[in-house]
Formats: sequence, structure tokens, C-alpha cells
Amino acid sequence: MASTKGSTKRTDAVTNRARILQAALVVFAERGLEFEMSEVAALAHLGVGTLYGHFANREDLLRAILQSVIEDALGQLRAAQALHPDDPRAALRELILTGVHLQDQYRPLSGILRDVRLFELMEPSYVSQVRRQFLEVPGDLLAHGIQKGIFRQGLDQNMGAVIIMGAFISVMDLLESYGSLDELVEKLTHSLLIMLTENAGPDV
Amino acid sequence: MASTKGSTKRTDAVTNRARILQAALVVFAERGLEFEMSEVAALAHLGVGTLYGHFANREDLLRAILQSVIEDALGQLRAAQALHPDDPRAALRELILTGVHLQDQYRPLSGILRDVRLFELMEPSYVSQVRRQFLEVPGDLLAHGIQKGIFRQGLDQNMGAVIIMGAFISVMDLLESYGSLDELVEKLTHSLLIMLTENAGPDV
Amino acid sequence: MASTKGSTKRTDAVTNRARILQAALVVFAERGLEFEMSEVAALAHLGVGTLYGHFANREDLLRAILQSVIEDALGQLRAAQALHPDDPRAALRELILTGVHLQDQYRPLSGILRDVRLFELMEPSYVSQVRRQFLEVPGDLLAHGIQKGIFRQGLDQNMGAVIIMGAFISVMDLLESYGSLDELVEKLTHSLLIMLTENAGPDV
Amino acid sequence: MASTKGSTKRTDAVTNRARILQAALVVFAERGLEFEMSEVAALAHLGVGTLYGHFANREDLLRAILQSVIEDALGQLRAAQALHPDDPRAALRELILTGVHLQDQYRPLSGILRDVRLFELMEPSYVSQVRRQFLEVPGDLLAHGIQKGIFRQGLDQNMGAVIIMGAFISVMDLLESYGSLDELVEKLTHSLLIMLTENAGPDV
DNA sequence: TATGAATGAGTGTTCATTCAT
DNA sequence: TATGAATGAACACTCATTCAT
Repeated sequence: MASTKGSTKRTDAVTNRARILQAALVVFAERGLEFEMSEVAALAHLGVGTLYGHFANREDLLRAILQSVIEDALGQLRAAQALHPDDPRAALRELILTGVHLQDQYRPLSGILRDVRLFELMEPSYVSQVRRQFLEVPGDLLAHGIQKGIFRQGLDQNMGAVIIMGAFISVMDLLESYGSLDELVEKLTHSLLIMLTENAGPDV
Repeated sequence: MASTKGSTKRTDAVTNRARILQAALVVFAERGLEFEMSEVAALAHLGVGTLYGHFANREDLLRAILQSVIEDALGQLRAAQALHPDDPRAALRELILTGVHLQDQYRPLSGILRDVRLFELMEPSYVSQVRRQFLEVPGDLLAHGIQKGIFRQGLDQNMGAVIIMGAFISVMDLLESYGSLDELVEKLTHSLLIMLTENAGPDV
Repeated sequence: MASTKGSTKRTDAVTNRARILQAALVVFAERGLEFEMSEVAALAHLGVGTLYGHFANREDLLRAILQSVIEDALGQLRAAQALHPDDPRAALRELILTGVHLQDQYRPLSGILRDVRLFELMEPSYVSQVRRQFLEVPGDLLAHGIQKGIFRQGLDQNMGAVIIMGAFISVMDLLESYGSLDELVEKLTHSLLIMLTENAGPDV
Repeated sequence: MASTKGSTKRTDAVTNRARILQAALVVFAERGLEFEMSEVAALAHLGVGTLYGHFANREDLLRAILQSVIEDALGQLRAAQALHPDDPRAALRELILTGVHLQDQYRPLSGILRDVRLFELMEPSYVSQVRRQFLEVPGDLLAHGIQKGIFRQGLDQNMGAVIIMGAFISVMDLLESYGSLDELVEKLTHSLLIMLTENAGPDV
């Protein structure tokens, strides 16, 4: 009974923390870093004070949001790339698909990654690490494809990674003029495959 | 004395608007949209009240900043590309060079272009137009290179443009691990040229 | 088990009230009226909720603290004076010694006695009574000494009491420049004895 | 005209600062350190924001209040004592009269002087200095009287000063049971004179 | 038109109090 | 009765905007 009580309380606490973060993520998705504590509280159906029981202050919540978003995004990108370990072309398409959907899920994310405020919130070393980790995903894909003889030789891995990431980040700017996300993904994958492979050879 | 005063005032009026915008651009360059009116006023060596004589409110000044930055950036990119009308390879390098320097000059710019707040400030149609205009620059370059037989045939112009723009926007994320801006430009140009041309990618 | 629990609870209830008050006194000693309920709870190794089981609210606890401090202080002063029923000089020294130590024990006490908030917490009649009781101690001492022919005749008892109490309350302000509490007590006793006796003021 | 403008503005600023401090003193007189910024603002017929234009924060205003009260009190006490440079008895009465009225004017003052919060607001060295300065006033009076042969020889100057100050600080506790302030002053002066002079000799 | 002190709505944060367990 | 997470009223402080000079 005592243990039940204890665990219940603990569970509730965990639940509420998750609930706050969940609400904060929703707010972040549509307003970025510009939200009010009371807004998050309302969305979580909790009092403002409760937020401060789980996060020392607004900055702390911001940090938690960013970490959560970054972890999630990184996880999704890695998972996407790992889906086709032996087919770099398919892996590239998967990566772009996921990347584009991530833009949709966390609209402010890519902007935040270049926001001055990021450095006021996070350790510079953490920011560097995150950037490295994000680039590692297309970087590994590229290395694998080159090694397999599918992608061109002589490509700088870092530059290639930047080009791929830059592509699916920037392509969202064109979204409005395109029918669907899937069509966008298809076209971008196609174009990148042309550019990455020796001659033609896309697999669409 | 009255006439002197009058002309001084009129002259100052013109001068002061420019001065405010100038100061605002400096502040924007290092803090993005998060600045205080008094900060701009101080940098312009003017009273806060004066700002309101030239811009109805903070949003108005924000709009002016964005328009100014966008115009300037667009102008610089167009000028860069136009520098080598007959040599797409050289034009590409010039474009990337300028793009990279623009990132340096207006650090928060690329983030702002995807910031939710942009749509709260500007007409959606204006935002669309700006995006189209930005993409037009690498788009024209691409079309020209393809037509000249220097770049690959089957490239989608929009996707190619996105890839080029995305590349020089995103590459700044790697800056920290690279020696100099110029080295970065060289490497990125080289990589893009390899990918855009049929076989090998000769340096300019 | 039930009876054990029951008795434990009852016992705890008594114990806990004392424990809370004890903790509250400690906190009062170093922070005066400015403490947080959670602070007291933590020091008592109890939950905040438990405090409200014993004291209706913060004010109530405050009142209990003040009553306790006042009772204790008054008790100590009375006991000190009663220690030498036949020697007013020794009694005076004892009184001053105790008074000075009380200042040390309950630093904020004397300040509170003139704090506006005291009247928001306590009945005016209670405050009057307390003041009268405090003054009674040196008042009785004085009367006794005069009657015994040791202290000067023409002294107003109330004024004399005020002077004695004021002396050992205020003397703590000088503590910093004096070596020890005991030295302070000695000097003050000596000076007061000089002033209270007809001619010379012999040490005890 | 320009100078008039300038001076007017400057004057207004000064006026408002004084007005705020004035209001703050009134609030302090009846509530001590426990006031709200909006309360002071309202009393000064100014917006809250204006307070922050003149005082960086609440603490700053508190410090200003304390300094002002202390300076004023010290000034009044010094002036009182200086009124009868050649008559220590009259000077003593004047000092007590002023001290008692000061208690009335700034009721929370004496309590504050022993409040723990004082040390959180002011430099310890400042607190020491203030205490020393306060004690200097009766100390000088005492020294003068002893030198003139009016007061007893052999009185410790510090202890005597403490006794005098303590007396007129503590006497206010008795106020309620006495008819008027003046009667109180008279009685206290009389009693102190008895105690300070060799035999009898009060001048009332 | 230029000024900058004044303004007060708005926001982050605290903490006494409650109540489900 | 004990608990401590949840609550939200209350308060310090900021900053875009106004307006008297």
C-alpha cells in the first residue's frame, strides 16, 4: 500500500512533467521560442505554479523543449537512414522523407538551430555536438554509398552532408507551390540522386 | 534662423530615418528580431520618441528592417551571379561566396526566413514573392549552365535551385570546424560543381 | 497494528506540534518573521501539509512563535531576577546577563516588539500586557533595591525600569566593538550600578 | 529657452524622485519595510514604471528610504544636542524630546536598526558606521557634561551613551500608559538627570 | 520635428494554502 | 493524521508607446 502510494505519486509527477513538456512541444511547434508560461500551463490543463515544480524557470523549460525536439529529430533521422542499410538510394529517399516531415512537425526547428538565442540557452559545446550529430547522418549515408560504388568518388563527405541536409531543410520553402509533401520528396530525392551518382541511374 | 531650422529639420528628417534604419540593421545583425526600441534609438544617437516619428510602431520598424535586409541580400546575390554572365562555374562560385558572406553579415537572416513571426509581419504574398525571387537567382544560373551544356541535362530547375541555396545557407553551420570563409566557399563550390556537371568537376 | 498506529499517531501529534514550533523558533531566531512554511517544515522533517494540521495558517504559527518566545524570555528574566532575592546588585547583574543572552538567543525579538506587524498579529491588550510584564521585572528589582536603601530614593519606578530594559536591549548594538558578551555585561552592570546608587557604584 | 527646457526637465526628474521618496517615507512610517511598489506609486500619484526610472528596483528604493530616514534622524538628534552647547542638562532634555518625537515620526525605525534584513540591504560597514554615529550624539553630550563637572565622573562613555539612547528608544513602549509625549519626556529626562548627576540636582 | 520621462498592461515567478492519496 | 504536488492570487519588473515641452 505504501509502495503503491509512493509509486502513484511518483508516477503522477512524471506524468505531469511529460504533460507539460508535451504541451510545450505543441506550443513550440506553432510559436517557436515565443510562448508564455501560462499558455503552456493552460494547454496542459495545469496551474502555472505546477510548471515551476518541474522546471526551475522559463529558460529551463526552453532547454527541455529544445533537447526533446533535437533528440526526437535526430532519432527519427537516424532511424530513417538505418531502414535500408544496404541501399543508399532508398536510404536517401527515406532520410529526405523524414527530414521533410520533421520540418512539418517542428516548423520552427531549423530556424532555431541558427538562432542567436540558442547560444544563450545551451552550452556552445552542446550546440557544436548537435550540429555534428545532425551532419553525421547524411555523412554516413554518403560514405556508405561512395564505398559501395553507388555514389561518385571524390565527394567531400562534409560538404555532401551539408548539401543533403541543406536541401531538405530549404525545400520546405517551396512547399507552398507544390502539391504534396510526397511529391516534393520524390522530386528532391530524384534530383539529389542524379547529382550524387556518376551518370543517371535514379531508382524511382 | 527659422529657415535654417526648417531646412535642418527637413534634412534631419531624411537623414534620421536612414540613421534609425542603419542602427536597426546593426542591432538586427547581432540580435535578430529581439531588440528594444531604446536600443536602436541609443545606437542612432536619437531619442526613442524620434523613432515613432518615422515608424508608426515596433512592427513597422521590423518590417522596414526585413525589407531592407531582403532587398540588400537579393541585390547582392543577383549582382554576384551577373558578374560572370558567360561562365556558370565562375558565377556559381561568386554566388556561393556572396551567399556565405551574407550569412556572416546578417546572421539571423536565414533563421528569420523560416520564422513563424515573419508571417505575422509580412503579407503571405510578399513572403512567397521573396522566396521565389531568392530561388530565381540560382535557378537562372542553373538554367543558363544547363543550356550551355556545362551542367547536367535532366536537372529540375527548382530542385537544383533549392539545393544550391540550401547548401550555402546550411554550410555556415560547419563554419566553426573550418579555417576560413574562403576555404569553405572553395570546398563547397568544388563539391557542387562535381555534382552539377556530368563527370569530373574541374575547378574554375 | 491499528492500536499501535493510533497511539503512534496521537503521540506523534503531540510530538509533531512541539517539533514544528521548535523548528519555527530556530528559523525565527535567524530570520525573524520572514520565513516560509516549507522552510519550517523541512527543518522539522515534516511535510508542509502537516503544519496545517497543527496551525490553521501562517499567522497562527507566527502567533505561536511569538507567544513561545515571549513566554520563554519573560520566564528567563524573572528567574534571573529571582536568583538573588536579597541582593539587588547581584540581581541586576543577573538580569542584564540574561537579557543580553536573550538578545543573542532570539536576535529578532527586540525588533519585533516594536514591529508594526506585531499589532496585526496580536490583540492590542495582549501587547500591552506583555510590555507591562516585561517592565515589571526590572520594576520590581528597582522597587526592592530602593526599599532596601541600596538604590537612590527619588527614582520613578517606571522610568527606571525603562532605562534598565532599554540599556540591555540597546547594548547589543555595541557588541561588535566589544570583546565578549560577559565583558559587555560587566561594564553595563557597573555603569548602571553607579547611576542607580547614591554615590559610588561598587562592583558586586 | 533651451536651458529653460533642460532645467525644467531636470527639475521635474528631481521633483519626481523626491516625490517618490516622500511617498515611500510615508509608507515606511506606517508599514516599515513591507510595502508594495504599486502602493508607493499610487501615493506619489505616479505610474509604477516611473519608480523604476528613479530606483533600479525595490531594494534600491529601500536603501534610499533607510538612508534618508537615518540621515534625517541623525541630523535631528545632532541639531537637538547642539541647541544648548553649554548646558548639558538642557541638551539632554532636548535630545530626549527629539528622540521621542523621532520614534513617533518613524515608528519602524528603531526596530529596523536591529532587523536582520538591514544587513541584507546595507554594507556591514555602513551599519557599523551608522550605529557609531547614533551613539556619538549622547556620547558627546555625556563627555561634555562630565568634563563640565555636571555629570558624574567615572561613567563609561559608551555605556552611558547606550543607556541614554536605549532609554528614549524603549520609553515609547510605555507611551500608551502615559498622557502625552511631553510628560513622558519630562519624566524620563528627570530620571536620567538624577542618575547622571552626583546627588540630586535635576533642573526641571 | 525631437526629446525622454512617464505610463501601465503584460509576464515571469513565488509561496501560502488545499486536497487526493 | 501525514504528505507534498498542485494551485493561482499576488507582486516585482519590463518595455512599447505617449505626450508635454
